[in-house]
Amino acid sequence: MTTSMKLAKLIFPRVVDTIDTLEHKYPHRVLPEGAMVTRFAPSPTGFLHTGSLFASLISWRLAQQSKGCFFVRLEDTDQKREISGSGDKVLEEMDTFGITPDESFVHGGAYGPYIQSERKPIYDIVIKHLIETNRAYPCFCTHEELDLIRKTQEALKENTGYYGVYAQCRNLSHETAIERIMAGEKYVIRFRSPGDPNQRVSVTDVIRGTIEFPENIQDIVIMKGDGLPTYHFAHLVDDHFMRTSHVTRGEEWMASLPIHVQLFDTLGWQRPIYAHLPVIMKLDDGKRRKLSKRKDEEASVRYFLEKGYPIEGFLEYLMTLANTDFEEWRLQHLEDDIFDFNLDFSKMSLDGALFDLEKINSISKECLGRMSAEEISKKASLWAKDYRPDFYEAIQSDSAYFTRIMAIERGGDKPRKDYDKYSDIFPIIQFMYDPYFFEAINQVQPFDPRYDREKIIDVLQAYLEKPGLELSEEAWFENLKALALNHGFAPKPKEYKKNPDQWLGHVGDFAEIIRIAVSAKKSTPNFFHILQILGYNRIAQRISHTISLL
RNA sequence: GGCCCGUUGGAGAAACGGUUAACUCACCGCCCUCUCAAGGCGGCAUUCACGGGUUCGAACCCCGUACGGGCUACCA
Repeated sequence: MTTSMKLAKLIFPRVVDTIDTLEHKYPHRVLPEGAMVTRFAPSPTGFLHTGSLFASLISWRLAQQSKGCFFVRLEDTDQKREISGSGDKVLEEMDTFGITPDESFVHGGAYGPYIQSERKPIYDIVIKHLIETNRAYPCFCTHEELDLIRKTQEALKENTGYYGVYAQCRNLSHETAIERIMAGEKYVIRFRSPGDPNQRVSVTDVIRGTIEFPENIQDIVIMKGDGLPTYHFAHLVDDHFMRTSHVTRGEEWMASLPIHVQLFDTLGWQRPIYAHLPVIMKLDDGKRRKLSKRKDEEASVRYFLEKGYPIEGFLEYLMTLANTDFEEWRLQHLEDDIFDFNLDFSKMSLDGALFDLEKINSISKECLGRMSAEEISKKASLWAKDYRPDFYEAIQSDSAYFTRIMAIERGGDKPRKDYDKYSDIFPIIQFMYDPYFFEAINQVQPFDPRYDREKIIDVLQAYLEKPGLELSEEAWFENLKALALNHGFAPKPKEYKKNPDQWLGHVGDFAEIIRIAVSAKKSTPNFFHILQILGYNRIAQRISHTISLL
């Protein structure tokens, strides 16, 4: 037995399996030609980040489009930062957006476990092999020693890190290492980098093309003091044995590419195809910066859920960021499912897109405008159930009534577009519910001061005598104009503008008096429909109540 | 500091060596209009961060500079 084998055995006394066992246990996936195996690998540090939703949407779609496989793996190797339960929460939130993995730590799958902390036996096998073959070694440097190394490097203006002459433990003999471990010294395992500082590696990224880097010369830590792997090493092992074909991740990982390809190459494993996605940015004080979970509420997907953005609209916005030609396609295919569009790496933008709330609003508005009355009623109700109990209660009191309200000028080529999000609905239509109307009208009657009490009553009573609810919308309006004329209001605003002195106002002013009396608001959706839905009795009731307040 | 990546109007962007530099959002103007929400029409980059070069011809190719971003942990 060689000394390196003795060392490996000392560190991993119970590991008997070999890399070959793993290769057999996790065979290549049998999938159709061109199928992509993608993944989303969140760390359980909180709620789903908007950027993560973006990345997972892309990965999920890519796998689906190609009849491949999309899985979610929990990267929980940093116990210090872990927030318990957040892994499940992330999966739940993805699920509300319809992004469902084929395999995950809750869905299961043949390439598990899908939680890194449970994969330690797998990492151990690979690390043991690396030590046996002298490509990894224990390092006994303490944090203080490492700190000192960094400081001297900084003082000397050299690159920081564990490499070359600074890699003190690299040349420790196996015997010494064995002795120090037996003596109970703490250690980590480092990868012995074969890199040459004068050589360059090229790596292909499907979005950015070929990138050249100096070779990695750092002896990076692959196993931490707590026995868990670092990200770099877990990426190597997991994406190899989980048979990931395309690694889609944020562009912040690009700089570690030299490390990752070195790892894959020295193990003789095929490199995955890399796709580094642009990071979503935000404009702050004139400067662009990454959306920050701590500072920006919109960095959390929850924010949009709470605000009541339609799921479909939010995904559609993300799709416009994902592929630059999506928007044009959408214009041609308004009725189609947004996922009939084929995502393509070549159409992904290279620099981080600014997150544009205005645009999300606009897309969401179009999206809500396109829904049928039944659909928007149902979805608004589901939203309200979670976030606006008073609204929910109002809807539930008579859901057919709510649907009638939502149906106003809906459908057809040019539907009304009153709402960006579900939370906009209630403020606009709550006057349709009696308790809200009476409360509002009791507080203030915003009538135009040009008209005195008598005039207002006069107008309201005149309308009550001839409401025209049974007429067509056109005829109803003709009736309104006639009433207006009888009371000294010009039937057309233009006529009033020509001779303002001849009139008390115009038909719009006349209608406003009725509108306020019936809704406590100066603006409503299509007034004719509103009146029809309220019905004569409630209109009369509201008007007489309003008069009693004057 | 070093190493990478990026830079077309306020925002997302098209263009693939030859176009009046698409389109969407925002903004502005006009029109339509009983309020509102819409809708219609038009405007908004004499120029593609800047400087040089290659070419008959450059937003597109090359070099340099500036600016922005990322990484530079026993975090991911």
